[in-house]
Formats: sequence, C-alpha cells, structure tokens
Amino acid sequence: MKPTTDPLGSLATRLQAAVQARGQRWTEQRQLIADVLAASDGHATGAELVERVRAADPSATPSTVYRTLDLLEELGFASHHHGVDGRETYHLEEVLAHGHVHCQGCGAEVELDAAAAKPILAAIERATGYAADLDHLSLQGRCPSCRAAAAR
Amino acid sequence: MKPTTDPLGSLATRLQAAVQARGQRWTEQRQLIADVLAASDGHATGAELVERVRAADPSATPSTVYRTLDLLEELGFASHHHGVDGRETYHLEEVLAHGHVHCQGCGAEVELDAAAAKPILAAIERATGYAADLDHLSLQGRCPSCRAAAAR
DNA sequence: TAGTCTATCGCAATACGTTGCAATAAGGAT
DNA sequence: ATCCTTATTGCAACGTATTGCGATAGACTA
Repeated sequence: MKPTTDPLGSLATRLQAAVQARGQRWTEQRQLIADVLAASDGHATGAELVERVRAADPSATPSTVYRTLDLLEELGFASHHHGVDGRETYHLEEVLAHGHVHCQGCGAEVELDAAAAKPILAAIERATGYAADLDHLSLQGRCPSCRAAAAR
Repeated sequence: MKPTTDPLGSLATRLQAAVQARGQRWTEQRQLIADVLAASDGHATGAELVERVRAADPSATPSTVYRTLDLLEELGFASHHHGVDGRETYHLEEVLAHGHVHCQGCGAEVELDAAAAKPILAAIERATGYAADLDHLSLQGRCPSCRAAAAR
C-alpha cells in the first residue's frame, strides 16, 4: 500500500510508520480500523467497532478487527479495559490515559484523569509496591448521590 | 427438597434459608453448586465452576450454573469480578472481601485485604466522591521486581 | 517487471457467557 | 397423598472474543 496523503502527523500516518518500522504491513483494513477508532472518540466496545468496520467494508471479519486492535495496543496507540459486564472497551491512547469508575447504583460512569488518579496510584503503591496502570483502572462503587439516597 | 442435615450454620444451610426466605426454591443443583464453590476456596472462573459441577452432575447445564451464581451473588453469599482477560472469577463472600492487583510483566497476582485497601479507597473517595467497592477492585500494574528489572 | 518471502486475511471451529421458551418439579394447600 | 402454582431447569440459539490454518497479497530483491 502506498503512503497515504493524510495531513502530516495524523493518527493513521504515525501508525503506519510505527507498523512498518516493525517490519509489519500497512493495509487498507488497518487504515480503516484506525479511522473507525479515531472516529469513535471516547470509547467503543469491540463489538461496536466490528460493526462499524464491517459497515464500511463488509469483507472485514471480526478476527481481523480484533487482531488489529491488539496490534494498535501493542504499539501504544490504543488501549482497552474491561467494563462492568466484562466486555472490552477500546479507546485511542491519545484520549488521555484515564481510569473509569462506575456507579453500581445508577450506572453513571466517571472518568479519572491523570491528576485525579495520582493520589490513588500513590496509595496503591504504598499498599502493594505495584505501579498501577492508570489506563486499566476500572473501579466500581457508589456515586455521591446514590450514597446519599441510600443513607436517607 | 427436604432441609438438609448439614451441621448448623454451614454455608449451604444458611443459603437454603436465605433462598427460601425470598420465596425461592432450594434444589439439589443449587446445593451442589454451593458446595463446589465452597470447595474451590480462593477463586474459580465461571468455566471452571461449570466444569466441576458437571463432573459431579452431568445433567447440570451452564445456564443453571451461571444463574445460580447470580443468585448467590444477589444474596450476598458470593461475588465475582472480571479478571485481566475479562473472564469472570467467583469467590465466596466469606473469603474476606478483597481486591486484586495483577502484574502486567510477570503475571503475578496479589490480593489486597481490607486493611491494605483502606488508604486506596480513601484516595478514591477524595478524588471522585465515590465509595469504591473493594471487592471489584481489579487493577493492573507492574510489581516491584518487574519494575526493578525494567529499570536495569 | 517478475519472483520470493512471509505477514495478513478469511474462514471455520472453539470458548465463555446470556437469554427465551416450553417442560419439569419444588413447596404449599387441601 | 394429591393437586396447584410458579420457580427452576434444559435446550437451543445467540453474542462476544479468540485461535489455527490454508490462501492471499504486501514489500523487497534482482
């Protein structure tokens, strides 16, 4: 595949360079999958991404989509975490690394940016010695309003 | 089904009482599934539990096992969390509520008891206002020895 | 441009978990 | 002991994700 004509520095361009630097190949499907992920800003489950990719290219198969997502992750361009129900949720690494906290009461989901997570990570390190991976932080609990409702 | 002759206060006996108190029924399969879970102290994945239950009673189906596990969870006798790979892991609530931290380097998994988790929960509450559920804490990071190896 | 090496793809099978529905059986009433 | 109500079960189909393997096609060499 020829280099694309994307504006310099676009996601796909950088990805293509990274992939090829490892002796791997840049294909139309990989381009498509990267585009779909970029267009799904915020998060998308594996199944959603599969569906969107197939809408654009019906010849793409789930295995290709999942394998490509794994590749993007290995290269550090994307990451995934498991939601409350165990399903995978992907997002671009560009969408600043962050954790997720899910309310068991109302289902609300808040994100945790790096600054908010810092003291949490510090506590984890003190307790366990582990340097936790912010991006995989996926917690459950009760949000303030559900706690208030429960206390009433 | 008749009341069992378990020693007073055994898991299955208390479970049976709790189930019947809700107008639900106590069956041999539920007894079996509770026994299997109790025998798998520590943790077991859903699939492992299904397999063990079926070894003891081949007529049991996965749906029954999973539905029973859900019931045990509703009643507060068991809980599950999603491991790194998204698979379910169940354990009895009796096995003191605890979190899990998984090392991305060597795969080691440490448990986090209530005391160790307390400062972490406090940090989460300060950062988000959420009262996190210790039991679902499932974190990833790098353990001290992998961090040392990486720094070398 | 033609040829070679091998990464990638599509397919089919597998694994884990969930759900709808009809048949069965638990537990209470008579 | 028998009947009734309805919770539970088994089955079958589905949804999501993974893996092995043969066929295809990208990228490099000459």
